[in-house]
Amino acid sequence: MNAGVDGGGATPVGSRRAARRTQTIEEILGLALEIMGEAGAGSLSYAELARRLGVRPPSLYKYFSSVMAIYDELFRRGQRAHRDAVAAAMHEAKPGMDSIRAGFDAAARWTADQPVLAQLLFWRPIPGFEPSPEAFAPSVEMVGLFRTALSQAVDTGELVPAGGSEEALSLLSVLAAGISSQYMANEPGRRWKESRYLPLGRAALDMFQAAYGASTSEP
Amino acid sequence: MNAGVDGGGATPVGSRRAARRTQTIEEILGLALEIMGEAGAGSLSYAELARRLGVRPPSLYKYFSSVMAIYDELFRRGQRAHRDAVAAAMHEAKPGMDSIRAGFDAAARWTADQPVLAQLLFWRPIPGFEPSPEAFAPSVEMVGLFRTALSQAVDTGELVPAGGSEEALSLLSVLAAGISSQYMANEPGRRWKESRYLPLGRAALDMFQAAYGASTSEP
DNA sequence: GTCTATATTATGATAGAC
DNA sequence: GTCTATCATAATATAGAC
Repeated sequence: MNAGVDGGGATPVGSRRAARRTQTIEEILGLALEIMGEAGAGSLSYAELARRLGVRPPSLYKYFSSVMAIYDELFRRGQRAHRDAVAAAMHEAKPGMDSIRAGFDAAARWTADQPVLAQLLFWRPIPGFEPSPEAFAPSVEMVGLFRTALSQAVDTGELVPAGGSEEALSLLSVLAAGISSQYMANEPGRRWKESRYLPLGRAALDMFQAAYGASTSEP
Repeated sequence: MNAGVDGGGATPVGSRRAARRTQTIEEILGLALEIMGEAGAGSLSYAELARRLGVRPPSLYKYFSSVMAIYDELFRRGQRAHRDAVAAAMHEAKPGMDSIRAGFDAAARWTADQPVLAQLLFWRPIPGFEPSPEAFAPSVEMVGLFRTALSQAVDTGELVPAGGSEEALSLLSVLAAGISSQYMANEPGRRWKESRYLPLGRAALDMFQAAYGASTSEP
């Protein structure tokens, strides 16, 4: 599951050297994000990475077999973190529209908090990089969460039956992508709490509910 | 207005040498798009450009003062072309919602037809590149077109007064960005006529009208 | 695991001959 | 306007000593 050269999952019990290795890997990934944040997602290099880690470039090959392997690991972790953030928010809220709103908010907030990872996940800024198929699994799971929540919102009477359709689900994705995309393009660096896209995300869901909501009077 | 080294606007009357120069510039920009399409928007280089043009890299400096100047010119032209496509579609249609739908459609279609330029305009895939401020003017103009059309839709009674608000305008932008963004990320290369985002764009505007439309019964 | 040394390849940019 | 020659810099990656 892990990318590149690093040897497998959890630290073997009692192995200090493996712990140290894990620590170095974490440090490398952190520095990678730092570099990408400063000079653009596509500007990661072993040379700069080694410079900041205080080693020579060849040493990095002991941890990752190529620059692409680092991108892949960041992508994999990013997808998981994004899904976890959304899932946690949805789980805390009441099933149905509350859960959808919470998840929608959390997705946008995560994007704002992790602009570099968001760029890597949702745009495709690196020419040669194609994430491994398994790395997409969390994204699929997350769509499933929203599908379930929409279905629940229909069951509770918050939405008309059409709200449980795949089209409604797709429109929800479009709204989420639109909010994130506009934020990243127009207000990168702006704090999410002060961004105009925070209230606009709410307004977007109001629009969604105006279209699919069962509150007033639909046939 | 023109980027880089190329000397000013239209071809002076009767100057063959200027015409040839213009032709070369066009060829360079075309090849630049070709390269960016094949290897990613951020992978443009004088070396590859010269290779394809059949000259040596230093010769290119007679036409553009740097690689960034090429990006800037492409950005400038892209913004204009995008605005023109949208404006033409809106102008042909009946003022109000028809015009908005036509413009919305045209924007998405243009994005699908010009994926490389769209990436350059709407995402920021090139680390060091910051487009010149004047290059944004067409984008501002285009938002103005939609603002006017929304206002007309309110006047004709197609939309409730809130449909003329800046919030409604922003939501329209969010929808447009969402459609384009999802298309580019999930179905790059797919023909627009066969893309699932073509009908989804229509559905998005249906949702917009369900929220702001005055057809049924709003206070 | 880290280093030096090296191979290979690429880049942007400039000087100056023609 | 195009070229050769050149400078300066950077990149990924491997071999092999320690």
